Amino acid sequence: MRADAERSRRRILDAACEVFLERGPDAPLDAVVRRAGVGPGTLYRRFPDREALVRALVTDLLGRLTEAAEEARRVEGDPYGALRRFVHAAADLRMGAAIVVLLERLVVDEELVAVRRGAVAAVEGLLGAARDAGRVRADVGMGDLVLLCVRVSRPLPGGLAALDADGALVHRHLDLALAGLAEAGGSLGVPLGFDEVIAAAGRPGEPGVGE
Amino acid sequence: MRADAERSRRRILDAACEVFLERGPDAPLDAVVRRAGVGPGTLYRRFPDREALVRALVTDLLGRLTEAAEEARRVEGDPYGALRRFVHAAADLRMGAAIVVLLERLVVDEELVAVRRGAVAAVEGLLGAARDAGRVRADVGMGDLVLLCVRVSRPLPGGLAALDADGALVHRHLDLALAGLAEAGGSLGVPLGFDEVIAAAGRPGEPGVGE
DNA sequence: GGTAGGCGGAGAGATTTTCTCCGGTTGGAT
DNA sequence: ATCCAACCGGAGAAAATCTCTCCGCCTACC
Repeated sequence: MRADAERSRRRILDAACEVFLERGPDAPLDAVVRRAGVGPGTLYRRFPDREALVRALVTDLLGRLTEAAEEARRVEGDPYGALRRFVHAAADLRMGAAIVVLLERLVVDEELVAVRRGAVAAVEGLLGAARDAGRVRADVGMGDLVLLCVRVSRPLPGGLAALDADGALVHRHLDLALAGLAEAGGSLGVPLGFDEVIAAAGRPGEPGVGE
Repeated sequence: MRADAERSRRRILDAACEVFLERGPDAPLDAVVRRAGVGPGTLYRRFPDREALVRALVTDLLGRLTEAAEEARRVEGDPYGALRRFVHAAADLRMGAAIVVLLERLVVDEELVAVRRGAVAAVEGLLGAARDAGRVRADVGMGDLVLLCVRVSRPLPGGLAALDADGALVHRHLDLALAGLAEAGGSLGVPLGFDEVIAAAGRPGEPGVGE
């Protein structure tokens, strides 16, 4: 693949990530084109339709996410520190986008399930270790962690996004949320699992390929 | 005003709130019409254009928000309890919508500034009291509180919204975030003020009427 | 310096959105 | 009970937006 083609591909994926995050999975591809600063021909040549673009984006993000989780575990000795490092990295990677777009607009095939399973396992490892070390309350599940990340790291709506041009605010509020994970101020009851999140995000009537 | 007219008005405002929250302030008014279950004529007769609808919605929400803050203070003796009760009530009222739509699509006139000032003062009272009682960490400002509420109480994107059909999840995660407000896990530095939020949300080049 | 592959943009056609007008219906005063 | 002013929903025209193709120029690599 030629260098300029690779560069375009990267710019399109990054732009698509932002746009889908801000305007939902039905956002006009025109908006992606504009944000990426490429011509429409360039997008449609590489990604024949919306599905192809979404699939490429999701695969890319899940891969980087898994990598981030593994690196966090490797770099930080302390389980809670590892979780914290990962959550911040996930925000930088726009983890939210993966989830937003992941299941609603996509037929989940075997390849995607495998990639997703890898990511979930890596993150579950981090969360489990932090919980075992007593640094995360027991009534918080993977579902809570993921949804909290989605909620806190989504771009703020409209003009408020300008407040967080450099991402500092997201990290600030992630730390606030993480502090909430540590300290119980009353019980939450049963932790929210990840399976329920998957089930809710899936297209109606679709089994999700072997789950 | 006739009873059926009032009923329609209420349904339109409620629908608009949901739709703007889910799809941003540029969401098609058609979508509002459909969700409200009224005809297009009904919407356009009462609200000549988008601006009129947004203005009515914001005014309505800010009023109810102020009321909720005052009631929380009245009902709960404990300052932290009052703050907590208010935050949950604000989520039910879709406080996020007020902020989302508030300043970007709206010329802020004197009336709106007055209503907004009332709301801000009421909430500031709650937050200040909780902080004075030592129940909220000192490095959390009004801006943090508001943005955290916006973030956590926004509807989840796409199909994930189904997870929270009854609103229980929002309340769960609000409690998680509130726990983070209480317990410092490392300093955040300077609290985020509300003025900065207002400034960011305002339309570019618009003074904001006397602020 | 040649060339295969990539690039951006103009624009046709389809879809969506806005907003008006009108015939039928309903709430509420008498 | 009756009347009528006010309100309602929907069909549809006009405008805006979105999708996607084709083509002439450019540029990365050999």
